[in-house]
Amino acid sequence: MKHLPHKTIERLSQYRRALLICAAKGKTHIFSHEIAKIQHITPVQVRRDIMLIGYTGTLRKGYNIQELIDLIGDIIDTKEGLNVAVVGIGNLGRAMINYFNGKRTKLSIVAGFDSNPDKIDRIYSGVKGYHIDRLAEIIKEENISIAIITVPAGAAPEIADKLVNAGIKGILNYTPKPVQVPSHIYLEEYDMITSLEKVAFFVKTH
Amino acid sequence: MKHLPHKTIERLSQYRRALLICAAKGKTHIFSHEIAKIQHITPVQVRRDIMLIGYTGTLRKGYNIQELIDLIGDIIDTKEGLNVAVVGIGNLGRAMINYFNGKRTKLSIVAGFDSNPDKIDRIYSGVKGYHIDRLAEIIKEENISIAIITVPAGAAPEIADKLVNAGIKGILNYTPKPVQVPSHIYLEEYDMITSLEKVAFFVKTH
DNA sequence: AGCAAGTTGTGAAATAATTAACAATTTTTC
DNA sequence: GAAAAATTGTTAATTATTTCACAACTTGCT
Ligand SMILES: NC(=O)c1ccc[n+]([C@@H]2O[C@H](COP(=O)([O-])OP(=O)(O)OC[C@H]3O[C@@H](n4cnc5c(N)ncnc54)[C@H](O)[C@@H]3O)[C@@H](O)[C@H]2O)c1
Ligand SMILES: NC(=O)c1ccc[n+]([C@@H]2O[C@H](COP(=O)([O-])OP(=O)(O)OC[C@H]3O[C@@H](n4cnc5c(N)ncnc54)[C@H](O)[C@@H]3O)[C@@H](O)[C@H]2O)c1
Repeated sequence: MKHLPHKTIERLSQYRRALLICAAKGKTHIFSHEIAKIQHITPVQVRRDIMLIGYTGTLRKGYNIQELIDLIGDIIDTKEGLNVAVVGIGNLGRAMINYFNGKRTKLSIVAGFDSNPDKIDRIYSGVKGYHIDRLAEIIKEENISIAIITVPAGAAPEIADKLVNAGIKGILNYTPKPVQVPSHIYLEEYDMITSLEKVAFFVKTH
Repeated sequence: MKHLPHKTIERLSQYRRALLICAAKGKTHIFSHEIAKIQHITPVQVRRDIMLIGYTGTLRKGYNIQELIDLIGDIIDTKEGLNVAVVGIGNLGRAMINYFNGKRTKLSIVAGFDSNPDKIDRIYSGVKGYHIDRLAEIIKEENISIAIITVPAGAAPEIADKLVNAGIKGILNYTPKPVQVPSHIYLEEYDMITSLEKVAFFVKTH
């Protein structure tokens, strides 16, 4: 398979989530326009994404839901799964650990880190809290490749550095403060305020 | 001003956040490549965005930080500000209310809603919790135009319907369940798992 | 003053993402 | 069993976004 557009990767993840729900309801096939409706996009886009991953449906029957789920899994999951850490066991960090818990995917949150002694050596929804000083140690020990940063914004750059030194491969930064990492590390940043301001802008102009 | 690209709107919000920090440090001017470094983008892109909003910097001095902050405000803020509600006062909802509190922007969270009686008539970081049955009433009363959905995924579609009926203008859905709304309502959906899976994909393939 | 270095602003080119259009085929209907 | 309706797969066209390339100008330096 060639190169998949970033946007396609995002949508595949979303398709899979929707497909899992359909599968759970006992549905076996789905049409491109049904997926499109759920995701607020056009049927052509769905078909194109599916074409890009080399799957083909059946004319007038649609796509086999389970096959598509499995194929998307082959593309975006790793076989053995990846381990994830949450750095900053505050409101957001705990909310995320809790949210993840029970979702069976190939991604598992296996550790939390915090600098506050009160937060460590406790279990949060099945995930143990460690002191931030043990970051490198635990990352190696638990084979963690992705970290989610949920410390206060001011601490984010320092935490990013520590993660880089500890050999992390990907970072998801939920802090409003952008961090700098070497280019071989995949970095994704998200801040709610940007999303809210965007909604506000379109509310204003529409 | 013509039509601003969606991506530009997002970046303007981010620029402003970075600029506010710079201003707080006493900096008065900034170069395109400095902004670019912070945001992990190219200087040309910064200059182009700024060009699109009709601002011009000074050759070899860069952009006046305060002027740029104000201009971005003119574009993405409304004069009187907009009121926001959080629906679902759980872990994520409370984390968000708490996060917002104290950030002085033109967006204020003015109400929370929940179906659990234990959650209502309490104050969360300055925001009052109301019973979900009072949604329409309070939305009108408090002139709320944007809602953030943080209820359990299963309840999201029903909540979206209620919001639409109550006359909301924009919705930010943090639930993994996509909701359907009429096209005149601006809808933005975000799910952390998609972001994480995207990071995982790029970690895997790089 | 004259030159070098730095920086903005922008038209044009390139790249990325979406949409249109339609042939090919299957199923349903009568 | 012929016609109509539905649906996929894909090329081509379109639209959106980013990057290139460079002219224009400012500042600092000698
Ligand atoms: N709460 C939200 O909804 C929300 C939304 C978007 C972004 N954010 C951002 O996420 C971050 C966390 O938000 P929160 O509401 O969970 O804050 P919080 O204060 O509840 O949690 C922060 C946690 O990080 C820990 N911490 C502080 N310094 C640390 C360090 N150097 N190393 C390790 N741990 C450290 C603290 O002990 C605390 O447990 C903030 O940057 C916030 O801006 C929050
Ligand atoms: N926690 C996270 O980090 C995170 C991240 C991404 C998405 N999400 C999603 O956000 C949502 C909330 O997550 P959470 O961790 O806060 O869950 P939560 O269970 O802590 O909170 C949900 C809240 O919604 C209330 N509620 C339930 N039904 C309601 C209804 N019909 N009307 C009004 N209120 C109702 C509950 O009483 C509860 O207070 C979930 O859909 C979750 O998938 C959470």
